[in-house]
Amino acid sequence: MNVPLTKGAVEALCKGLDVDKPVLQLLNIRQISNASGPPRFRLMMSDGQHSLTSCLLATQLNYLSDENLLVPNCVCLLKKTVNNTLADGRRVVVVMDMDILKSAEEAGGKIGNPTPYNTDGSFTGQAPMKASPMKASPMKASPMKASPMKASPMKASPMKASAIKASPSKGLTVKVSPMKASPMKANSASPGSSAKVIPIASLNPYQSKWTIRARVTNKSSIRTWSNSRGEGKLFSFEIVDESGEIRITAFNKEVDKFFSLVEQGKVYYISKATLKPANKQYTTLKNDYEMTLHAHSSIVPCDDNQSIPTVHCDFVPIAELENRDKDAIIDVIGICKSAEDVSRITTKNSREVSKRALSIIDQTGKVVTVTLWGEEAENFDGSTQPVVAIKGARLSDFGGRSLSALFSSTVMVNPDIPQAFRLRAWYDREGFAINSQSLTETRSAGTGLNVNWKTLSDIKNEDMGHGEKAQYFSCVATVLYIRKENCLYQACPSADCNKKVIDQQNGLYRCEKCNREFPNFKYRLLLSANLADFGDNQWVTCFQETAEALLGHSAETLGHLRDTDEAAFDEVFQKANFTTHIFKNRVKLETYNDESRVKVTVMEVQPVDHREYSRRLLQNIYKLAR
DNA sequence: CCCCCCCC
Repeated sequence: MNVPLTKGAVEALCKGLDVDKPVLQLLNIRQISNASGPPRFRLMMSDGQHSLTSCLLATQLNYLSDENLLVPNCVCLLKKTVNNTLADGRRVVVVMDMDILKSAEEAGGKIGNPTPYNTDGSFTGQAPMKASPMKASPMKASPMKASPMKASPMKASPMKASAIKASPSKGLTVKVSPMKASPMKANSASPGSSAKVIPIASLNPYQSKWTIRARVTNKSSIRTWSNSRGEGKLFSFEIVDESGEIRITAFNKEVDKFFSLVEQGKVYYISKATLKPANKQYTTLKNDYEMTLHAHSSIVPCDDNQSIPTVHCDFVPIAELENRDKDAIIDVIGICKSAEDVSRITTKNSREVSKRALSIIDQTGKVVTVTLWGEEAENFDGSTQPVVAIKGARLSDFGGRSLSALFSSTVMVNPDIPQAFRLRAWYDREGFAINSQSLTETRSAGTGLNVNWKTLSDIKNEDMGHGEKAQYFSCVATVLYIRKENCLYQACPSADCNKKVIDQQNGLYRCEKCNREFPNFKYRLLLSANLADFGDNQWVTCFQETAEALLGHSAETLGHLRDTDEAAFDEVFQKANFTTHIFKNRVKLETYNDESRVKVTVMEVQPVDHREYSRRLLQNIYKLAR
């Protein structure tokens, strides 16, 4: 395929005219020396007639170079460019998005014999881009403080934005207000400034006259610090426009000036802030830079804001969290099935903090625990089972998989987005009744979340307990029969020994395990009970505590009754028949004398919560209906 | 100029 270059495109770009997706050939690419921040690449592009040297690659496209795709002679489709004017008036074309139409090999060499196009002397002296390192940049003459152009070339660092671009998330991508392909109105002036409104994605430290228009998506509270370098206060906020996002921090006087002005969710014109490389260690925003406000910075509310997206989320289905790496920062949305009460914990650094764990479920039928912290934990109300969306939660491997909100996370309750409405409809129609499974294992029996509900017939149908490890499940079942024969035994009276003792018939009881004789023993229970639900019945074993719970008496009392009042003893068993409980059980295949059978041991007996029981019934009806 | 992101 022969792709013609777009003749005249270089001239048009140099004049700041709009050129619709020109096809240009890359003649040369080189890294600009800069002291810090992500590497910047300068491109020499050709339309076959002229070459364009004042051309920069937006950092989110650096991966093209990192992956050796952007090499001299390749033919490129410039899908989006932004014309920036530097502080001293020179023009730079920033390539925001591009496709490589032909590799260098396919192009087979330089097309035509292009000559440099000179208008205002942009980048003069740099036109012949040779391989020798460029120590002094002409931009050094620029008065901008924020462009540290020192002669220490940086290695390309892995960049989040490009990684995401290179391998698109399989998540449900939500673009709340669709990001239109239309470029921003290049010349719409902000109040009190003649600077152009430019997209956040095109911001870089090499230009100072700009205005952005963006929505505040996450605003912190005011924090103070005190360290060896001094003390002060600060707050930060994150803003988004249709091109990208960036964090802005205000210190001290700027806190006083801007804290109350800046409101979550509102749109502002922002100009005259300082751009500096973002420390990737501390941020997950998809921007290589961040902003600091200073005395002359301007933040002006903007009312005409329809085109500015409110959130920018790539929701990962909960079931897919299993496949994501620990510590991944992800966006998630789900129905809050249940929420713990808020509690106070003390951290390793002996700080007190509030926390609250939520269980959220989505259409994948999987549940995951999300922990909220601080005020967010204190103020959360899960009683109405709201939709909870979190942008930037961190995936942890605690209990298998769980999530934690960070300072940088945005927690949205019942957000006004289509995803939330779909989830709500799904949950109210069917999701509430499904036999969901949690990715987070919790130790506590808890409140009926995360419970592996089964019916008794599931034990056989699913071959439960046949694996290496025991399985645990809960069921609602009714006691049909309890064997009273051999349900009590005389056990070693030592605190932690429950070994059956041998009656020496001399008033002493011998424990083989402790290798001691005692003048007394304690009674312990070991019950066999037959439980039934609507589908099956099952013999189970109850040890001490669960047996006491089932029979409603202590082992000691029962031992005494058996020895003194057999009728009363029998009555205890009669009364336990046909009582209904929630049983939490352990199931494991055990082998005796080459004969295998599934052994079910009751770990906990709990009263039936009728609401929970109704929910269980609905689940089973739902399951049968499928 | 901050950068704490926690607990089981």
